[in-house]
Amino acid sequence: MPATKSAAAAVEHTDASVRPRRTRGGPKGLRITDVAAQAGVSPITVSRVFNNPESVAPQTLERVREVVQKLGYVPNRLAGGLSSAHSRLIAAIVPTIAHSLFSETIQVFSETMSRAGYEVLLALSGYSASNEETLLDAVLSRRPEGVLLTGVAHTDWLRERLRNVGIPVVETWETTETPIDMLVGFSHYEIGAAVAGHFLQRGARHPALISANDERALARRAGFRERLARAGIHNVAEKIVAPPSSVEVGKGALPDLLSRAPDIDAVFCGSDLLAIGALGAARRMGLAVPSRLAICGFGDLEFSAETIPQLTTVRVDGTRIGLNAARFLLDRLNGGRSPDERRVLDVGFTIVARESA
Amino acid sequence: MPATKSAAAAVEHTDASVRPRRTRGGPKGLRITDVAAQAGVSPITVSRVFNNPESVAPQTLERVREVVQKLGYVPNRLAGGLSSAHSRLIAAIVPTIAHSLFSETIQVFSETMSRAGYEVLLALSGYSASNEETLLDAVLSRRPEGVLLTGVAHTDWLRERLRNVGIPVVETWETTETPIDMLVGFSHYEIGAAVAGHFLQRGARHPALISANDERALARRAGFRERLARAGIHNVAEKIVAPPSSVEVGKGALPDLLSRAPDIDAVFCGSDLLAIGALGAARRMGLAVPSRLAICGFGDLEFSAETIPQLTTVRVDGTRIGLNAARFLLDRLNGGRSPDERRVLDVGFTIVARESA
DNA sequence: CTGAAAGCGCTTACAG
DNA sequence: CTGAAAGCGCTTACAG
Repeated sequence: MPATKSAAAAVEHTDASVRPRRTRGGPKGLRITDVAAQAGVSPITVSRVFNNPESVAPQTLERVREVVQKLGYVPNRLAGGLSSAHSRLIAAIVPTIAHSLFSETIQVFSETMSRAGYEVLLALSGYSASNEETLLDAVLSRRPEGVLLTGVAHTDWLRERLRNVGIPVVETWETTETPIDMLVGFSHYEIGAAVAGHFLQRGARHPALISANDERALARRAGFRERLARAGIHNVAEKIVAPPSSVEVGKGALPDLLSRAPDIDAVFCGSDLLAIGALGAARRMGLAVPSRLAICGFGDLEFSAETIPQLTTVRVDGTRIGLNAARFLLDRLNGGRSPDERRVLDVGFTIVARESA
Repeated sequence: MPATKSAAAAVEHTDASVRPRRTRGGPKGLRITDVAAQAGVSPITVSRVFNNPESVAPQTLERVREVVQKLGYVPNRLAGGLSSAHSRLIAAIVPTIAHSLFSETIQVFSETMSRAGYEVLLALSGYSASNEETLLDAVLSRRPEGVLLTGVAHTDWLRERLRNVGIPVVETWETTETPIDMLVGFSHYEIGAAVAGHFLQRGARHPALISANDERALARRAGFRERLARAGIHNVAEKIVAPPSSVEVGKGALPDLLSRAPDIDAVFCGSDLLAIGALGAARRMGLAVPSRLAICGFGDLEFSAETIPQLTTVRVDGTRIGLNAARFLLDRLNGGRSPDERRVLDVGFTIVARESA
């Protein structure tokens, strides 16, 4: 009976004659049989202690748990998952978590899934669709039981593959009429339109745009331009920048915009970082913000609205997205909801502007 | 020969007579044998196409890849990992990724590991040691090949368990004389001392502290206080707050501090969020920053130094930590470095203060 | 360059 | 409440 890991190693050596050409795990690693032997029960009972403790007699339970404790046994979920077809793994595919509101979503999502006994496999796709496809396969090879996706702009290939796998999927941070499965998000188009409306209401005549060229930013751009078009404004100066956006990029974009369109009086930036950069550039150029030039960001990285009263921003509750995405998945995983029930939640947004702005 | 997933399901049914009491995976899921049959090779060859393509004849390689493509086969890494004892999984245990510089570290770490063929299992521990222990076991059950840890303040239990498992470990964001294995970080104590030095040099006579009570913040506090003590300042007003820190918490902390110690002329805050909140409170109370009250944060969330020139902050390169942590692990995993080679990297820090401050 | 046999460490589906 | 047998889908270590 192995009482320690080194003793277990000795057992392995003894067994070597029985298993001719394999010492694969090597001397490392306790197995369920080590615990079973030590506790005087079968491996099945040990398995039940972990996965279905109510079905085990109290004394047995306690004895097994003592042995587990003593040996420091940690079940191998690769084996468990393979055998049970339940990996207890959830995949989250996100463009980036650095300097981004997605980090809030992933934070809450991960905490919630973790509490429910799942682990989160994090896949960062950048902003490339091909990357997302590669990552999806890497991630599917772990046989996750659910997937969180960022955005709704996925290739047909990806949508098809995900549908074939048949696991619950939540798309987040965006809306669409045709979700792959479930959805928790808000309309970027409506945000763009709302910011345009806000600018118009403030009396802006020449609104402009600094936007990244990712799908969501471009949806905001569309809403922005179309709302302005309805107001008769068709010439909207714009600067499209490549992600990731940063303060530096924003700082460079504004002068460029102004050189081409000196009379702009409002700028909608694709992110708060861009807006902060634009604000810095405006200061340097002696343009009063917001009186001469209104600047609106996107994201409200908590301190933006708080600390930079000149800026307007759009607040989105990333936390609420993460929480509800987790709930949607868990409801499905726990069998409480049918796969045919397509759930969609629009969490909305808020434009945050100081009175003075 | 199954040519589609539904065809594969039919094969499962046919096999049902051979495998009496099991239909576990159910009709889902292509197996390596499906690909092998279709391509007219053995499963071993298919396995090689994925794991060791150079050892396969070019035509065979192509034929198998075509079938893989056509069927949409994705290998099952639960099975692969179990069989090979290589999970290709790396665990990252971090207190939080929301509003935090850790997100930068995880971003770069994850990208780097992903490029090397590993996936990252993300575990968010909050700031509790017991939570960290629970998470470690959850994570170890996946048999990761390496672990990234935040900080060096772990329980003996955790350090012991990690050592027993024998996989490479990198501790990050801190230094210690006794790392579990490898380390990429910087000295929080030195930062505290350096900020104290900075305040003293500016002529501060009554520096104060607003700090969270997590290990790293307390180390900065120790350095801060001891440097001040060497300058003969022993009464340092302080406000200890519970994580997570936020602008709101900082805004509440400063008035509290001032009510107890009205003559303070400098405050070192545990994070930029706290500093921003303190700045807001100072403004509201009519205290000029930094002339009447200097405020220093920690973290430099990119825009802090950029957009709030009144604040001083401490810049730490989270990106560099993530990159080097990944490199350390990969060097070990690729066998290029011996487990006995204890690698430690101090990435240092920078105090960022405007001339005017 | 390719394959048959055995095994990785669990859990399922029964039976008792 | 407990256990013997079989199998989950791969890969290793040989042999050829």
